Amino acid sequence: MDRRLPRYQLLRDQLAARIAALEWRFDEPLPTEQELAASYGLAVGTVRKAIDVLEKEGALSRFQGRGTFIRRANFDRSLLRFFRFLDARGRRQIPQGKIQSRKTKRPPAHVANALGIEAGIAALQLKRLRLIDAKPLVSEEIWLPLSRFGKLEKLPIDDFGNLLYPLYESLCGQVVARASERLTIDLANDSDIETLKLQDAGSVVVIERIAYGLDGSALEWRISRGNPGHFSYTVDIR
Amino acid sequence: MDRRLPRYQLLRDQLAARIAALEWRFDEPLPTEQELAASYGLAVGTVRKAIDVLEKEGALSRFQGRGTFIRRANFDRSLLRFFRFLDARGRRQIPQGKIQSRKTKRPPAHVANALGIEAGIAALQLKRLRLIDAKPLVSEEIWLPLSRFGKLEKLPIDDFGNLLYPLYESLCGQVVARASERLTIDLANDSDIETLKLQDAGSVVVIERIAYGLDGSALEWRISRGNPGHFSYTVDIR
DNA sequence: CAGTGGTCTAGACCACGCA
DNA sequence: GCGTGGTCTAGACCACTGG
Repeated sequence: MDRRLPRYQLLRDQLAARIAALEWRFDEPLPTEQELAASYGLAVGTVRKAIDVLEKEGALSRFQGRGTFIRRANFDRSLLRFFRFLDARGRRQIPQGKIQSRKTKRPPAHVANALGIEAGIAALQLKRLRLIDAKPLVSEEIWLPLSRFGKLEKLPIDDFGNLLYPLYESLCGQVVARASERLTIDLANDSDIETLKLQDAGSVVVIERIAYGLDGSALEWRISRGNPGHFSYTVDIR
Repeated sequence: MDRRLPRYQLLRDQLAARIAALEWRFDEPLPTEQELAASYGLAVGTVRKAIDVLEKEGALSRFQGRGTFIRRANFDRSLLRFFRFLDARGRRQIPQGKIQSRKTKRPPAHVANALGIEAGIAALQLKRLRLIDAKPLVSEEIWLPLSRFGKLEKLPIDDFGNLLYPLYESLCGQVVARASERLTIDLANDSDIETLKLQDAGSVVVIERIAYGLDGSALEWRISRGNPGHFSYTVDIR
């Protein structure tokens, strides 16, 4: 099986394994292309092709003159790109995040399954409201495995801040590398209308997200229900 | 502008221009990488890089042993990927398309603008319903410039078939190469409720699309209003 | 079988970041 | 000035397609 694959693919796999093993921090460069070529016994061009693949996959970023680095995903905006988060002056901004409840309890079966934890094991549940200019836009329900995020059980609610993923990293050492989202439309229920201050009994946008770490394991399950009036999404297709 | 651009980029631009000029059909291969290298006075590796770019941009497809070809976009499913089009047996299928009206008249200003035609010039307007298992899912309003699509004015309504883009190509010689879509949510109006047979006075999914030809000019403007119950969209992000 | 694109090498020089 | 990644060359051989 391995023998048939091109060498740059084999190198890609080996580098991907070393990346998943957290061999390099975000701020330290990988070995030089020359060094990699020498240590793996390959030509530089072959090493470059392997790095090309990893760069296209989003795992690495290259900077001419500086080096090649683990890619730091910037989810600050990208994960909320389904909504127009414009403030009163029409500028894009990070919405305020307000934790509304924190509980330790058993997740529903489909959540436990998505997180890859055994049914019946407790997990951490957060409910959170996101606001722009003090107006609620999205309500979120978040589930986290206690094995990785136990420290969040005791953190004062006011210390959570507006962005969770930097907190996951600084407090729990968990880095979100990628995520998968599924978008649907649902009828607004009474809770939605009250929480999101919806005018009419219309619909809400529902986004179910699973976030994965550098090693590919599921870190977080999240469902968001948002005001459809602020929803806007653009795609180019070919 | 072309100050010291890399040669593979210059070659990419030249090839892109030749592609836009329809120099090659879908079924005939481009010149060999060797031939291109010789005729442009470049190394094969440089030519490969230029073709890599065009392939990643979706303009070309390479086939080992056969050659490099103009990419034939397959919009049959991709342009309706926002909806779950499952029939009674749970299988994916192309929805039925039913032309409901065809008129020649002046388009609204924003449509004329998007199509790049002068205000006040008439265009072709189609209204079309798309159904699965005879149940309406999406209603569409389509605008086409007469300069390119004049032949559609006289085509019998029953001859339009379920897919428009193959018709654009076979009848009018217009090939859709890419498109841009903007997705929003709107409250359902009376027309939506009647046309789409919606149960409640909820919302509809609105998709505004501009489709472009191989030469980059806008070919079609389209707005679709769909049943949100069948809406589902999945994205991977990093 | 001949011809295509795919992989790989071993160099060279260029553009950029940083000290 | 030095080291990084970026571009480019001129070959070689491999894997696949088609007649």
